[in-house]
Amino acid sequence: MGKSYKETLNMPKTDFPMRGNLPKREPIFQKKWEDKRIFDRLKTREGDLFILHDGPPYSNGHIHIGHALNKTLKDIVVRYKALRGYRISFVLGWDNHGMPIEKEVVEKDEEIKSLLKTKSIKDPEVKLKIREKCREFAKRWVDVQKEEFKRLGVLTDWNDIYLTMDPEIEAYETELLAELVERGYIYRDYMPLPWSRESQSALAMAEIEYYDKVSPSLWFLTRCLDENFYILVWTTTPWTLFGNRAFAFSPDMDYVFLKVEDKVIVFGKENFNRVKEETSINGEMIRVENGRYFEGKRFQHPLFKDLISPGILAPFVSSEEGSGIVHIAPGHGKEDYEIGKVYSLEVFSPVDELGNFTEEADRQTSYPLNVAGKSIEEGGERAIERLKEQGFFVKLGEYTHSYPHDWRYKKPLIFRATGQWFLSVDHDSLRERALKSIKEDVKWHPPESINRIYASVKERPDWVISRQRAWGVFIPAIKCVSCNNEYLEPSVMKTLARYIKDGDVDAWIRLDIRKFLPEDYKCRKCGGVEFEKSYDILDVWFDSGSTNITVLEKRSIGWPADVYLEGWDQHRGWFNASLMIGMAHKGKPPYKVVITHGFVLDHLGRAMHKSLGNVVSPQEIINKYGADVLRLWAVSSDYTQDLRIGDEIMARVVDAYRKIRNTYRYLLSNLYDFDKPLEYESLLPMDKWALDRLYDLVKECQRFYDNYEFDKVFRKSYDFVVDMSSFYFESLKDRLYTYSADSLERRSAQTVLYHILYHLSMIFAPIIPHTAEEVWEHSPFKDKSESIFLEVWEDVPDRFRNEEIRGDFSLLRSMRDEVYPSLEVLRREKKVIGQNLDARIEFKPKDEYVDILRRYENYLTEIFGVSQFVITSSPEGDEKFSGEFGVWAVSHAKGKKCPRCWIWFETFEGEVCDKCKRALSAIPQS
RNA sequence: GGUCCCGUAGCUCAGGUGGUUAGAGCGCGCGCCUGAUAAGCGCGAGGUCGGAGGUUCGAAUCCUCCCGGGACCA
Repeated sequence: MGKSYKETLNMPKTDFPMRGNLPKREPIFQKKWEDKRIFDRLKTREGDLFILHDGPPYSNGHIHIGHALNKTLKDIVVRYKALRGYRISFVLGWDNHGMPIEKEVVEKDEEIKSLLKTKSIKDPEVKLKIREKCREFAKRWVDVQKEEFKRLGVLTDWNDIYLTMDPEIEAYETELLAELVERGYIYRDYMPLPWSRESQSALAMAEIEYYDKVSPSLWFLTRCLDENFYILVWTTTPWTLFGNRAFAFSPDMDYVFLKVEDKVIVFGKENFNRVKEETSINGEMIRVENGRYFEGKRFQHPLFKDLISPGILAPFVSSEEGSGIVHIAPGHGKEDYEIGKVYSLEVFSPVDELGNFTEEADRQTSYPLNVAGKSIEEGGERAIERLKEQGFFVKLGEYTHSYPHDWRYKKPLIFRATGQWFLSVDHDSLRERALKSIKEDVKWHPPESINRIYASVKERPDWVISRQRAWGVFIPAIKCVSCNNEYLEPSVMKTLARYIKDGDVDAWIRLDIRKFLPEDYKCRKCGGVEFEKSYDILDVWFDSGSTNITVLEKRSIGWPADVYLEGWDQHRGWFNASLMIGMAHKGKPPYKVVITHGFVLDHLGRAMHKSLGNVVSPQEIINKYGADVLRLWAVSSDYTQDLRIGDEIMARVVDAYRKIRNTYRYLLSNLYDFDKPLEYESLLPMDKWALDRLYDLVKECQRFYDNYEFDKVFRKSYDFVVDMSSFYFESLKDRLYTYSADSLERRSAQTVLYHILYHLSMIFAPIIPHTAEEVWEHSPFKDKSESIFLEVWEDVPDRFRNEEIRGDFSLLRSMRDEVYPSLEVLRREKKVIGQNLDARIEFKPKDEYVDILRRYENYLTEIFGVSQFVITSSPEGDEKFSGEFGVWAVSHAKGKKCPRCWIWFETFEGEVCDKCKRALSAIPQS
């Protein structure tokens, strides 16, 4: 019976599918953006320029979830700025040089492996081959990652990218280095660095991992030459005794003189108990002196009686371990080196690349131990023997401690001094200026992150920019054959840059050195005329740290960037390196805003490790749910903290996506016959209320976007969607479906849906761009662009604000919330109603609420979602209730039910209610 | 080992300067609807606020220690 009326209703209609089928369909939109060159148009349009400078990922594998998070956040920023009308620069980059790729190639490439059977890895010819292979390797992964980023939905010009191995960039980088040389930032020094015997190379911080190691624990004595006492010293590296140049005392500690049999032995007073326990040394305390007492005293070298090691003071000497007296070998330790500089100690490091002693180890003394050519282990044993011979040996034990290891070979490192190139962080007040700029010229998001960058700049040592490897940008130093002086000659560097720019990236290896030298060139030091090339390469942090120059400046994009956005580990990495180079070259930071995000952890909050089996790959998620769902995940929590991901978390995100998608579907399906919004003044009160909510939402979300608080955009918008769905959209159904198509009631509602659709599309477009584009294609907006991303988000009109209605509805909805549970009694216990439209409410408001109910009397059934709502002084019904707003009774609605709109009326003439009669008569007969 | 950050219902999060029975959305359970339908609506149950001390009349909110997790550094 009632079925026949369904045909007369304005039922929702749309082609926008309920299920997104994102894994399959997203690539269609990605192709559309590419085909229609959307980004090119954003890049070249009129508008203020917004530069997001992309931090380059390393091109040696598939992207992981952290990359996905990073690029998603960047894409959200870019798309939002695009919607706000900016001209966009967003050039994707890749970091290509460096150890991991070189190592992979050297170990796996057959051609290189066979080459290495006959030739040294230092042979220029081998270097050439390695570089060629590395370049191919890097290129391959750039292409892979590019596709993976595309699939994420990143909007950019895929033909306009930067690679740190681009010849042009390598050339500019070489020029930049030359400039820094000219300005005095670069110097060469001999310093101990963590050295891997296995890879025969110094290692960068990033190549070091710490593991527990069992080291010898050696206690020994040596003799003071100025007074009659011995000092007790502790070391875990006996082999470094060959490089001993001093003994350090703490200026803040007291030292005891202990009479032990025929000797007086000195060590830290606070160390007393532990020393006694570990070495069994005990005796009568005869004297105490502060550490300063020993500064300048002369001590016998522990191994060689013809050498003298002075007493010095060092702040790092502590009572926590050892004897309170530290053996100092400036060639074998960082702290030793630094304090050695203060006391002008020799940086002595008689160990070769393989970890064997050189002849210098023996040559320094008339009493050599003949360790030249022997390993450091063997040397260590000889040293202990010598201590015993001299009566200096006290005790040898074992000591387990966290110790640096080669991250690839997992073998302990040694400290060995080598010649390296440095960038002086304090030259020309660089550090000072950088610190000032961190505070004054850059905005950090979240604000606390300023502490990280500040500390990392404040504490960073001079930058070791050289690496003894093949795959990288050369530091084209020249070495005078006659005086052995190695130095950087800017004209040589600039000449090399020209060759590279012309495409010969290996010119430094391939060409004879005379090609780079001016005619009649003479050594700056000795006037020699014969030179050799040096093949050190630059630290990869110099590559990526200089992209603000080699890309932003040299490609005339603009400088500085508006935004850098990376994980918070980059405070010590890219943010730091970029800042140093930017400050040195341009005198200003290369960024205005720096945004940092946390790391992605598993559902239990643990870091992802292959060994734990808890690695979640972005490809997996995209194939299962789609990129939009992954992107929604990225904004579903606060990215400034670490983010978790897991099955349940994704299930919640999928739920949210469906709700959002269905909301779009509801909006679209009720706008199939609508494209002319009504004037605000003619709208119904509830519709004005909805616009006020929308106004608030849009303003808030734009503010959140401007502050890069995407999780708040998501949360607020999602709350809005949920609220609209359960209250507003629900109560709108009657007006939309049953009133005549062109009635004010229906058009008023559609006007609001139209505005909501527009702004909700804009709000979610940066986050779920594929869905937003799909919605846009189905939307009824006039003169719309062919892509939502070519639109400029129109402001929400101020007239949508309506505080009076907002206040009224807040009250009315509280009443509704109070009354609703009583309908449940009718439904569940009494079973007299099914849907709320079967119900009748008789309500006696408290005095202060009479007025508002009267004012909205005509809309109360709609607001309360029932057929009958009566304001009365004596409520009658099946069940009576009372609450904050008054007393009321609920019962089944009276009269008869209109078979068309299902609303109960106490009376109406004919088959359907009056409203439906009007609606039916408005339908043209066919 | 050092420094910094995090720890509120199953999940994601709110809870200015300490003050009534700790909130939201989702999920879950139950019910309704079948004219948004692999949708929509309603109701309900879930928390020793990581743990232990302490300050206070009173602490999820302040202090100390511990546990778990994360980052950076050595």
